[in-house]
Amino acid sequence: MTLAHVLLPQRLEKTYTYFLPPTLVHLPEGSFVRVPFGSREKVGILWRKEESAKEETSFKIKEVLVGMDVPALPEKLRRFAAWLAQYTLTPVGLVLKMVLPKDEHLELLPETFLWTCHPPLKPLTPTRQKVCDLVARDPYHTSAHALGMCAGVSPQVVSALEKAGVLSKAPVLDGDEGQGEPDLKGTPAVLSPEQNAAAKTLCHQVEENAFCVTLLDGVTGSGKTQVYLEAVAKALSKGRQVLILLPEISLTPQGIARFENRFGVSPLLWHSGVGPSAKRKTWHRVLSGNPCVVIGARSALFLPFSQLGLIVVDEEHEHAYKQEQGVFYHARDMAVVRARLERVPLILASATPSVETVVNVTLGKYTCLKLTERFAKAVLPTIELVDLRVHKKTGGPRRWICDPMVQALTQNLAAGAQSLLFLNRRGYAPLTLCRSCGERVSCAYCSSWLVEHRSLDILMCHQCGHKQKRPQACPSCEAPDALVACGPGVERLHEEVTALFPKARVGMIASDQGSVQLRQDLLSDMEEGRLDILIGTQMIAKGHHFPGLVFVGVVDADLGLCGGDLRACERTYQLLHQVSGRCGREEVPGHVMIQSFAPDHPVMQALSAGDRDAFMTAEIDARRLYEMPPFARLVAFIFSSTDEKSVEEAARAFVHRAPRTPGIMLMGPSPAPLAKVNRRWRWRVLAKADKTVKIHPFVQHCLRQTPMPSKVTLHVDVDPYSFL
DNA sequence: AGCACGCCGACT
DNA sequence: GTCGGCGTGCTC
Repeated sequence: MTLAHVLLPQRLEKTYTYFLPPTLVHLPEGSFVRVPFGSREKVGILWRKEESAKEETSFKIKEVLVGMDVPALPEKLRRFAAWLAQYTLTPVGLVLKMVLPKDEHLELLPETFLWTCHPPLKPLTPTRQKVCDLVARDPYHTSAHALGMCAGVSPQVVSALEKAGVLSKAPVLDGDEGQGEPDLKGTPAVLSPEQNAAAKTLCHQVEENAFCVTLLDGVTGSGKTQVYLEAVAKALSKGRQVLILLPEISLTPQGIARFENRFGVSPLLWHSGVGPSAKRKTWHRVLSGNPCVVIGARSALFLPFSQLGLIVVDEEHEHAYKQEQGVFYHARDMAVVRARLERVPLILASATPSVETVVNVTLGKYTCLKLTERFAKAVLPTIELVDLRVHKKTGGPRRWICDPMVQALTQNLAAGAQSLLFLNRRGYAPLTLCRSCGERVSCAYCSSWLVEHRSLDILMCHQCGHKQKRPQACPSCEAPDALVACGPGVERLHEEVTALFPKARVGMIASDQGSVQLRQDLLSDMEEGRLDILIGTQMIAKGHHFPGLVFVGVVDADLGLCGGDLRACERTYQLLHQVSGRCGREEVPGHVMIQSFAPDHPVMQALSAGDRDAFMTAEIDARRLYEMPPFARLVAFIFSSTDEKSVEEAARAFVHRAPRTPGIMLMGPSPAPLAKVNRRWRWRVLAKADKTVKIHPFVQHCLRQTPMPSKVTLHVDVDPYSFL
């Protein structure tokens, strides 16, 4: 009897065992199967087959119902899912859920396939030739069976041809062909000698087709994208698939145009904004092995590529790659794992690489390619620090831009050049305070302040999204008209700038302002010189190329430094460096002004001196000294419950029962810095392990021996990035 | 995820 | 007395 161990895309730790009926024994592992589960039927993956004489089990074994007409999940992908599950301490079934499209989409299989005939290695037999001739005349057929019928041969011939790699099929849906065959004779970019050398190395790696990780470390504006697109072209020319990960998809029409110019086709996009039918199409295409390029957010890492040839992680240092709900994983790190399992090269691109990546370069695990010149003779901007302790006073009350910055803006406007003001804070004011009793208006469901959004005339919680009207009287002391807005957000900054420069064309961008289209229009306006001043949050810090931008003002450089996060300095440096890099990308040299209350801080000093390497070295030394990642491994345990008391008890019990293990240190329990979010109280415990100690067995042991009270949920975050 | 089983409040 | 709330636990 053949047993089928089937994995279901649900929160399940293990596979379920079924009998594989004689009609289905040929199904390979990885096949999609339909199985009875409880009172209903479910789609799952034949994870493992097992031959067994007879089986005595405590449960009754049901039979696999049918196999589905979907190609089996590649073995490498299954291994990736299993690896990720054990590393992140997530039920495998949950990981599988990220791999599979929605159940209902699976059932709607593509009706028609586009068949492609590849040059055969050896001469074809007459029967096989018939099939290839037919495909050449008419490439659209529903299934292998139908194709065989049309050609007057048995379906086995078609399958044999598929297996031999002579024939391949790609799903065609809704009559829309989507991404066609890439045209590699498109216009290759004109590269500088430095870019060219880097591109050559990357292309060589693609050619070798072995696992390796390369950091593409290029200053802002050095044309990293053009360089890695050459490697992408190389992979495509070999008939392979490419995955390009971006931290968040803010791909402008210009960005897509650049891609289309190079390859003659649009990339396949994969992110939360892509509709279900496009996703289904992409998912099937990728599984069918059709050469294509997917540009996606972190979830694209779970697509079932069957011919992967290259992975690119752009803006490698971005924290948006860390997912902190559902399955807790870091897409950059998991991309390394996937590339290793797929045995393909991986490119990490950044102008401000993460400490983790730089350490891996120094250890020789990753190689590094540097791009030191800005493209087309542009030079890096000068960076000037403004000490707010000195200049604040002259600004007067409720002024967020100090005199030197006002002067710089005035001059820049007079010169007809563009300016950008960066403030990483949405809304009008981060705090509403009662002048009478000192009450700070906070969220009913979270331990956080409500942020005023004046354009929407509301107070909003940035933790849970709760919105309420701005109260007339203080909610605490009921004093009327005593509430005042404290501190600036981009909206308020916009107010000040328009008051200061009434004639200037001023635009503002924040993730909560207007529609996607509106924001894209604003970006285009800026790119094409229809704006004088653009104000924005970190949405404008990355990736954009504003040819006419000469001045960048950082309104509050200290924002990211508070909070005691292990990576606060690194993140602040990266963010400010990235914004600075927006200006001076053409002939006119750029100028950056940074307002700070702590201009002596190493981050500010490093920025103004333009000494990234010294900053990185100091940061790495500090991490080593304090035995922090990447020189140690962290695992965070987050306890949460609507009941304040039971969370604390659970967290304390957990630490109390955890075994003392050499090389592993437990910190906490302590209430989370944001003690309550969405009506749930949170406590945290942090485990730190020496690199020499395996932390997973320890964590598993802890989890097994501490039964959670049902009211309390526990999240485990391996390699945490957020400490809130 | 569903869908069962199971123990406490407002209806005919 | 019953209907039904959704809390907890199982599905090969």
